[in-house]
Amino acid sequence: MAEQLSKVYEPATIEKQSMSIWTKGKYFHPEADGNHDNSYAIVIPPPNVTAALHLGHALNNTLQDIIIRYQRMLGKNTIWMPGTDHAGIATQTVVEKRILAEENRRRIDFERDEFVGRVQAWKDEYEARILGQLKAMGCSCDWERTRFTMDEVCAKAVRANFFKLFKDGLIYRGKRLVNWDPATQTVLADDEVEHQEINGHFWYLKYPLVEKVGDIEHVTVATTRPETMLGDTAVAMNPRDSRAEALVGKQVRLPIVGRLIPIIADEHVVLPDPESDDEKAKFSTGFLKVTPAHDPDDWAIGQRHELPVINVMAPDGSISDQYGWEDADEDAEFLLGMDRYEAREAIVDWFRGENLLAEVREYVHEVGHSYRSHVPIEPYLSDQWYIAVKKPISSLVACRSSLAGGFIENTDVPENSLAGLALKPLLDGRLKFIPERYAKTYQSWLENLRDWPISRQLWWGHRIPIWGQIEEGEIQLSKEIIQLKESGRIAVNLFREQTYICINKAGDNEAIATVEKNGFTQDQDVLDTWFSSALWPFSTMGWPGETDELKTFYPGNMLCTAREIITLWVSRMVMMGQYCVGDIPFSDVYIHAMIQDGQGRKMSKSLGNGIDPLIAIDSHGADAMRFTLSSMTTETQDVRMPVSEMELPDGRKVNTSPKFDTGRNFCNKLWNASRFAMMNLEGTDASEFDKDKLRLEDKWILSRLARTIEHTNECLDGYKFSEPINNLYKFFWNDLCDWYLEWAKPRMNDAVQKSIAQNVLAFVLDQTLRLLHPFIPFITEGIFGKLNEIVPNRGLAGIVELERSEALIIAKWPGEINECKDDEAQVNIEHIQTAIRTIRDMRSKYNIAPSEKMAASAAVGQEIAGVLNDNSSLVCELAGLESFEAGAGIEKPENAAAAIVEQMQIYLHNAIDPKAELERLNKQKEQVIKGKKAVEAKLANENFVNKAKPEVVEQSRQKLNELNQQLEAIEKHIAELQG
RNA sequence: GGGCGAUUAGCUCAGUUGGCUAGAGCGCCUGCUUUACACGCAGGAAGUCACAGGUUCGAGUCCUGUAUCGCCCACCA
Repeated sequence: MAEQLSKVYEPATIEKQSMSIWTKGKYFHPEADGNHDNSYAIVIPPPNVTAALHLGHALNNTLQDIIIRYQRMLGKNTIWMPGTDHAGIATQTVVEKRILAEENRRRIDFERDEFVGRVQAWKDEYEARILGQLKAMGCSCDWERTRFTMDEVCAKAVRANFFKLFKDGLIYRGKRLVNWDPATQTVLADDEVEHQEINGHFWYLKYPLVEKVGDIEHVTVATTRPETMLGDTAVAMNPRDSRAEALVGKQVRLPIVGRLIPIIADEHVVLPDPESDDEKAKFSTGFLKVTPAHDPDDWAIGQRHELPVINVMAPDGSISDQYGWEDADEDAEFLLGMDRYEAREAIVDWFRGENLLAEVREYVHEVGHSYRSHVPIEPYLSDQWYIAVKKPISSLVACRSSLAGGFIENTDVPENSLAGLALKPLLDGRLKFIPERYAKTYQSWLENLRDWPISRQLWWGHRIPIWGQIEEGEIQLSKEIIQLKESGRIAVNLFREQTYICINKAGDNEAIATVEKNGFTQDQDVLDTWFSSALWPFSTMGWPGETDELKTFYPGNMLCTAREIITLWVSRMVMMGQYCVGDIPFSDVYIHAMIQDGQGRKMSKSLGNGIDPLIAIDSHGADAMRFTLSSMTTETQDVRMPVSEMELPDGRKVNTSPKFDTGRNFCNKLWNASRFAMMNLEGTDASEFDKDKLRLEDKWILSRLARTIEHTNECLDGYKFSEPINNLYKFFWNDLCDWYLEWAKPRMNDAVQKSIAQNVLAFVLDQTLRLLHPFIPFITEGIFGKLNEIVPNRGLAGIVELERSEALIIAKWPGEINECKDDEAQVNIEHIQTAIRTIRDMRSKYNIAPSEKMAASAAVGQEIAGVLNDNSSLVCELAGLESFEAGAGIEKPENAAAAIVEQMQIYLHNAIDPKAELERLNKQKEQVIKGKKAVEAKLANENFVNKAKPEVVEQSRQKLNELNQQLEAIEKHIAELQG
């Protein structure tokens, strides 16, 4: 006899066992066989190596694993490519923070290589933790192909792509205002700027006109940052302003500095209106000081009017004439070296002293602060590398007939630009978002796309492979440089009269040496993290090499991610996939919900409301976590998960969620029911199966299984997750356990019945395990292994043959079994269940002990009566009866309790409790009357009868008929009780 | 400012193309050592479907508006 399942379900044990089966079988690792038609590929959204995974990652990866396991069981050659992202600024920042806290050293206290080494060490630590977490969750990734966005394979792709872009003229050098943190002297990404409300001021500064215009001697500008006035290069006013005609084109003399600056007309300026609800209009004077070097809006105005750009600050935020301010004379000297806030006061004092301060007003406004140093950020001008996203790519026009070189309809996006390459597949339906609404995010972002700044002033990342000339002025390229260029090892471009060289291949030390010898030096910056992420679907597969992986698995099938990176990541992968490989990297983009805590707040470290997946695995088990996560995954954009503290057996107090209880309870039920089933399956002989001997309950459970298989397939094909798992839950628990298994118990002691019940049970259990496997892989694999030992041969001869499989993970996915669909059996079982429930209810109401065997009968139409009589044992077994009889002419016996349900009147013999009975019947009467009134009202409405679909009207008539009969029966019983 | 989502039982959520006396899990109440499971079994109570209009024979479901909560993007002299 085979050993049975252990008595107690222990997730940790089963997780270990199943994992070892999968590892030994190498089931996660597909061969790159060159056959793309039978492949199914997903690339993981590579988690940042900044920190361990949180519950959102657990959800994200559970969903991917469900799909990949489903596809694997369908027989596809599946790959799930794992890996991590170096996450430039985020990782560098956490490491800097840690080093500062632990060693009191700052980044600039290190040599670049040493510092990068420290970040690398952090990366190694967290990468290991992240991969460990993914494995613990059961993710069936191809670990042998694990990649990292900065490893050699990915770096090669980065360099190849960069060189291609550079050669195609899509990379250029441009000026840009960045978020500068003067305290740490680094650039911050937009999302690293925290907005804080500040009680500030509006200062109204009077700038004198060079020549009076009528009575007007001054124009007054309003500013919250007076210190930037040193860099003003214009005063702007709205052309619709009544004073514009007289003033535009005149000059003002900038106080302190003495610079003559023009008054220009620009629509951007808000017209003054003290009565307006618009804050800006209230405070506006109609005159706007324009400081292109220190304000993003002013920068834009400056661009439109070709204004000079004068930077008056040093990188530390102090006033300085060393960074682009050339006309600082002795009048301004007192400000040099002052901190920006000191300078602000000094300038305001100066204006006050000169009688040029018109007014000061209180003003509450939002100011961007560095999330790291918490000082206000400074918009700061710097040189950056950009990718031109709307520039037509000439090399593409020639080779793609579909790209005519025109614009995409209703946009200014050329079809053969990078933006166009990403937008086109969505518009022609090759790229699909699920849920569909997210396509809009993608589309509108691309339609309004601006050039992509790709350089970052960091040390952690892919160093930009561009060498720029050291000396100012035009230079002559040497012979050896020209040779390198002609051989394709370097590309050379000119930006603003400066020469820049891009070196094609990493490790081409000879080229580097030559270039550097000729007076070029490598750019200090690194690439935006998203540059390498954009290549992820093919860099991981060895592009630009023509690898078997690319041949087999590219283009891939689906991408599963969170909505906040649709723009930053998804669109750029499509863009670069098209540009580099010539095809979109995936056809389906599934966007899942964001997990919030019980109060609808984002889970975050600072709030302490996050849940570590490993903790959830400790507290409830990996399968339980996956069950709950998938059962929550509907198409809404947020889901809530109440968080509560719990003490683990080892004494740790941790955050977990009571919602995981559902998953754990289900796994426990699955374990115990399977254990019980298998205790009765010893000696099952498939050859004894005879489909003609199936009883009603067999036909019913097989029909329910057939429907469940069909439903599960439909759902998974449509990326629905909560629906199939919740339906499987109901099927297993409510149909199989609550009914079929209970009915099977006595059959297991019956020589004739045993074999048929065993075969059906073994088959249904087998199929259910397969259907559940993608969702809860560990426990199902474990039970399946045991089932293989106890019932090696399963299948229903003449209905379904089952191939044996050494492991569930590669077992064949259940195909549809249409011949098992049996509506009649389902309806008949429902009648039987109704009868049983009704009797149970009466027993409960009258406090009849479960052990007490009763007699019951039912008055019901001939057809149903036949079904009930043919299967009276089913009723007796689960309703605690010794006898049951149904028939059209059955009368209520003396002393019987009566219940009316649907078209049945059920009598529980010798159970009368007149008081309780009356109470119950009166209550039911109320309900029936209420229902009857509603239906009568409906049918009394001529419009309903005439306009509604005939079958709906007919349904209502039948309903009314049934209610009338019920009411009649109830009243009769009440009368008898009272009589 | 632009876009999107949510609002249904005490809590967390389902509710397909309009056809309901509106469902599930948890929690709550009443029983139960019934040949696996108390992480269980049987039964039960519990809802003005956010609000106001509209379309329709019929609205939780469709349309318009309002409110509240939340997310994304852009911006703030």
